[in-house]
Amino acid sequence: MRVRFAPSPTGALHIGGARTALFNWLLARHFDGTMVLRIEDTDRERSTPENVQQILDSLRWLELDWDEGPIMQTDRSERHGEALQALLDADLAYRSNATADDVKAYKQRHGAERGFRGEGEQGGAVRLRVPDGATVVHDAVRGDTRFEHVHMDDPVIARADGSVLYNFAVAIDDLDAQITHVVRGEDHLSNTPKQLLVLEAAKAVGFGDGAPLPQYAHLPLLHGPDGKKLSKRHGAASVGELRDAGYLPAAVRNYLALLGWGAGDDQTVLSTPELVERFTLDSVSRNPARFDEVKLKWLNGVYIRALGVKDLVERVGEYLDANGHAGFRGDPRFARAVEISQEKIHTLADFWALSGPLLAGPVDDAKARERWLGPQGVAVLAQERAALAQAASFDEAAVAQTLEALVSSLSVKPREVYQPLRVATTGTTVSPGIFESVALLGREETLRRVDAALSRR
RNA sequence: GCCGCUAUCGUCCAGGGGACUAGGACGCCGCCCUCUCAUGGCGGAAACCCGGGUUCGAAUCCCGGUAGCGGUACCA
Repeated sequence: MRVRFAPSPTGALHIGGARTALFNWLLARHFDGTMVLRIEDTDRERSTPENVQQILDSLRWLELDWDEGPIMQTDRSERHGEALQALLDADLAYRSNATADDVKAYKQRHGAERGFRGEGEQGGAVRLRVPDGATVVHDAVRGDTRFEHVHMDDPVIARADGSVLYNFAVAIDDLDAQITHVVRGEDHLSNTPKQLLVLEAAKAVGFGDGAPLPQYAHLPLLHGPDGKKLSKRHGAASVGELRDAGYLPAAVRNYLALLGWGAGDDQTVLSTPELVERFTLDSVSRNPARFDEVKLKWLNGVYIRALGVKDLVERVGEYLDANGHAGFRGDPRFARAVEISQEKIHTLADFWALSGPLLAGPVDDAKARERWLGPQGVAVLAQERAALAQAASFDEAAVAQTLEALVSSLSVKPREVYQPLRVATTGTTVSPGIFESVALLGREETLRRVDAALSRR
C-alpha cells in the first residue's frame, strides 16, 4: 500500500487537512505501507514557501511522519511536460483558445447538461478529450458513483505556456509515485472522473508501467461549529492555533480520528497505537462532521490527566516558554505547581490561568476582594495569619491541620476561612487546593501576601 | 442552472429489515463528593428530515421531495 498526503501551500494546514493527513497516516501504519508527502504548489498566485514550512511544522507537531518526500509538484514540471506532449501527440488532448464564455455559449446551444467539446486549434490552453461513455468511481467509502461523460466539459489540463493544472498534475504524480490508495476530502469526488480519464490517457501512451489505477476513498468534509464550511479560505482553525491553545498532539489525533470515523464499539478514548490497530477505510463515515472544540477540550483533559507528572511539567514548561511566560519553569516551585494543577486543567494554557498567580504573584480581582476580604473576611484572615505564623511546620499536612483547627474553633463554614486566604494569596477565587497552594508558597511568602492583603484595607 | 454526495439526540460516533422502549461519548440538567475550580460517582432530558412504496414487519431497502454540502476555474 502506498498512500499520499498532498496539501496545497495556499494557507496554513487546517484541521480538515490534518484529518486527511491523519487518515492517510493511520492507513499506512496499519497496513505497513508507505506514506508519501507531496506539496501541490502549482497554484502560482497563492502558493508560498512560508506556507510549505508551516505545513511541515504542523505535521511534525502532530507527529505524523512520512516515508517519502516532500515532493514539490513544481519540481516535476519537466515530467509533466513530457506527459502532456505525449497526450497531444496521440490526439488525446488538444489545444484550444475557448474561453469561459465560449463554454457558456456551447451549453446554450446544446443544453445546460452537455459538457463542452472544443475544436483543436493552433495555440492556446490544453484540454483533455473526454471520450463517450461514463466513468464509475469505485470509492472505498461511498461505493460506486457513475459519472456520464456527456455532462463533463473537456477539462483544461495545462495553460497555454505549458504549465499544468491540478487535475492533470495530480494524476501524473499519483501514477509515477505508484500510489495505490488516494484518500482525500469529498470535495475531490467530482474531480475524480477527470483524473481517471487523465490516468487512462497517460497509460494509453505508455506512462505508468502498466500499474493498476489507484483506489479512491473520499472522506466526509469537516465543518465549523456553526455548520459552515471549514477551510483556509474561511479562516478555519489551523493546526498552529490548536498548538497555541495548549492542546496535546495525541489528543488532537484522537479527536480528529473521531471525525468521520468511529471505533465501532463506542470507544472514544483511543491511543495512537490503538487507532493504528483499528483504523480501516470501511469504517469511515459518509456524513460531514462539525469540529467541536468543547469535546476536544474534554479529550485533552483526559490526556493531560493520563500524563506522568514529569512529562506534564516538561510540556507545560515548554508551553510557557513559547507563550509569553518564559523563565517560570526555572522556579523551584514550578514542578509542584504543575502537579497540583493537573486534575484541574484541560489545556496547557489553563495552567497559567489557574496557577500563574502562585508563581508570579497575586492578580487583582476586585470582585473577589469585595466578596471575601470585607470586614469579616479580613478578621478571619488575621487569625489565619497568626495561626500559620505559629504552625509547627509548613508542609501540606501541617497547613491543613492548622486551618482546619481554625475552622472548628471559629465554627464557621470552611469556605469562610479558605476563600479569604485564597484571595489574599492569589488575588482570585480559583486556584489549586488551598492547602497545597499555601504549602507551595511556603510560610514566608504566604505571610507576606497575607500581610499585603491585610494592609491594603 | 447542470452534475454529484449526504441526511439518527445540540454535536460526534453506533445500529444497515424483527434483538429499538434506538446505544455510547461530549455538552446540558439534577444529586453525591467538596476549601474555590476541577476531577470522580450516580441519575435525567434529548434524535431516526418529509411523503410515498416494498414487506407480515422499515431508523434500516426503493422512489420522490426538501435541506445541507461539493464540483461545474487556464484554483487546489
